[in-house]
Amino acid sequence: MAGYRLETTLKDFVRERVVESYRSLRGAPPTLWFNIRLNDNPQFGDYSANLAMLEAKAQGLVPRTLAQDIADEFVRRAGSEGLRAEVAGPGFINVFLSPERVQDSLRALLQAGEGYGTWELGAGRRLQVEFVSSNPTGPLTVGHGRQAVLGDVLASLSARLGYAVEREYYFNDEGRQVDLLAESLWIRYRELFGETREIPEGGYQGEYLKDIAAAVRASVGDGFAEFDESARTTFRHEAVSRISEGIRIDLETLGIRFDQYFSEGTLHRDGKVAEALAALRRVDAAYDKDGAAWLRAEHVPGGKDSVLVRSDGRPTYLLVDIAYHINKKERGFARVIDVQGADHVVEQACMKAALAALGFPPDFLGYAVHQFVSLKEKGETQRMSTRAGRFITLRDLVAEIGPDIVRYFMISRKPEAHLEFDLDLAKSQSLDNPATYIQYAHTRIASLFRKAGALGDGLAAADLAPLRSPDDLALIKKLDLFPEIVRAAGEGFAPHLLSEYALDVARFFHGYYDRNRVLGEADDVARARLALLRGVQLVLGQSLGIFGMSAPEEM
RNA sequence: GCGCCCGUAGCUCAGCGGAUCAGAGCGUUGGCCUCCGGCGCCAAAGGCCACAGGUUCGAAUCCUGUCGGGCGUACCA
Repeated sequence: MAGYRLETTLKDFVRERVVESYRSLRGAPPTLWFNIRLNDNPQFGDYSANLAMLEAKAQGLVPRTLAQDIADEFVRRAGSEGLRAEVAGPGFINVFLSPERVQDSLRALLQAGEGYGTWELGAGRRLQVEFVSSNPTGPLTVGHGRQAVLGDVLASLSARLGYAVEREYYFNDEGRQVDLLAESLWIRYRELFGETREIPEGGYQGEYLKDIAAAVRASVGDGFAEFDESARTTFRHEAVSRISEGIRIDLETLGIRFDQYFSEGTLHRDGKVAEALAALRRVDAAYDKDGAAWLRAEHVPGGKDSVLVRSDGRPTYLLVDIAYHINKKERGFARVIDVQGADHVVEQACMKAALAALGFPPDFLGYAVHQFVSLKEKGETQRMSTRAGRFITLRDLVAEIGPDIVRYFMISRKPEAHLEFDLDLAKSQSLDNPATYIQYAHTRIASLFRKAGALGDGLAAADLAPLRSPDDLALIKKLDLFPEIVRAAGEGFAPHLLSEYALDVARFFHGYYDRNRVLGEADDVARARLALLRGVQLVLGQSLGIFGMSAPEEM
């Protein structure tokens, strides 16, 4: 699949021409990055550039004069192609494109097909997205759901940028937490025999262990009267494997599949943890104090010297995690994205400090950090707490409103903002629901094509000349934004940019479709409009695909 | 106390490498069905962009401070 080339988007076409004009005028390229904006208001042309105002300030020139000079040069060079430029306001260069040039963008889109909005920035290098990574101690909550969808969508976006992407789930299947889990499960098991015991400090209180206990009894029988070594081993295995399987199913129902489940235990068994510490000591990033080994991270913003090995000799989570990241590098990943909750920011700074000390490239590891989720129902907001047993499982939520809607809501807010999940809106099947609204636009177009029959074939070669109304051209210019939105969403870990965009395209489509008749018009007009709507369908379909939502032909 | 994130329309939120953006969805009010799926469209009302200073010809956007909310600040993971 050929990558869609940057130069063919209209905005970049305009940028290039403006830069050329500036260079020819000033004898040097612009010194600053400037904005090209797509205008809603046709009075200001199709696109506006703020180049003159920025450069004038930097170089002590008069903005409007510089803008006029650039605009004149622009017209001199490109006027024969039907391009115009005007100066307005404090020094904007407003560019007007010919309908033919705008139509070119649609033609390129149709020819690129599903390759529209793909890039080759990653050049096929391997990129890993690690997410969820919840330890198998309980069911996934709605909070995990946000991370799951965010990670999955970032993986899809990274693939669009040209990386060879792998999704990985990191989990701990041994150690103290798992022992506590095993013991908690065993206590629930003993309750089935009428015994009453206290769940230990730091143990797991959740109801879900009662259900598992019953299943375990059916499978291992009635032995294990004491929590001895044999019981520990058995219950540890039962707890981890049953809960892991539950998690896997939960993710599956959301349409998420991992390429790799990575066990923390292997790092210990293979001596990788000790190696990591040795490596840190070699570069003087670790030191000893109070009988423990510490990481130097005070110099990093938000960082803090932290314990790597406790005074009793056990490594901390941080050291193991550092070993894990060394392992990622050794496995050949060029880049790694870790999706994490906002409660991990200090650890993230420490990790960055450690990897920097070990000589990793600064862009090797990127953190996609997200805030938490609260649920709103019937106007009331509830905060969830796993500890207090007050949470809604991801499974229940998906069962109630379906994976598509859950996915849309989870990525429609910027990750670093708190997400208030509006259950009533999510449950609504009608136009109120933005997810449904976008899918419906796709469906309407699919329906139109069913009706159009052969008229809708071979549209990549259609004559687009009839598309010259402001309505036609505005829609094409919106579709033209898709590649850059994909790029910004992927590079900035910001899927919400794409969901906003898709909603905007869907909204514009519905209005356009109301104002413009397609079938029944003269064949050349109908063909041209079908071509345009094919473009809309493609962009919406690709967007929904990136979100992991279905793009239905019928609803 | 310190660190990070967030304060924009009644509600949920975009915009934040400055100007030609005060925006969307929901909610409210009022219109549009001999018409390709009305699960649609159009319009109105509604905001001192938390507050106070500063930088700038120009600030929702950058800087400083204050006030609110969240999360951290473990030899937990």
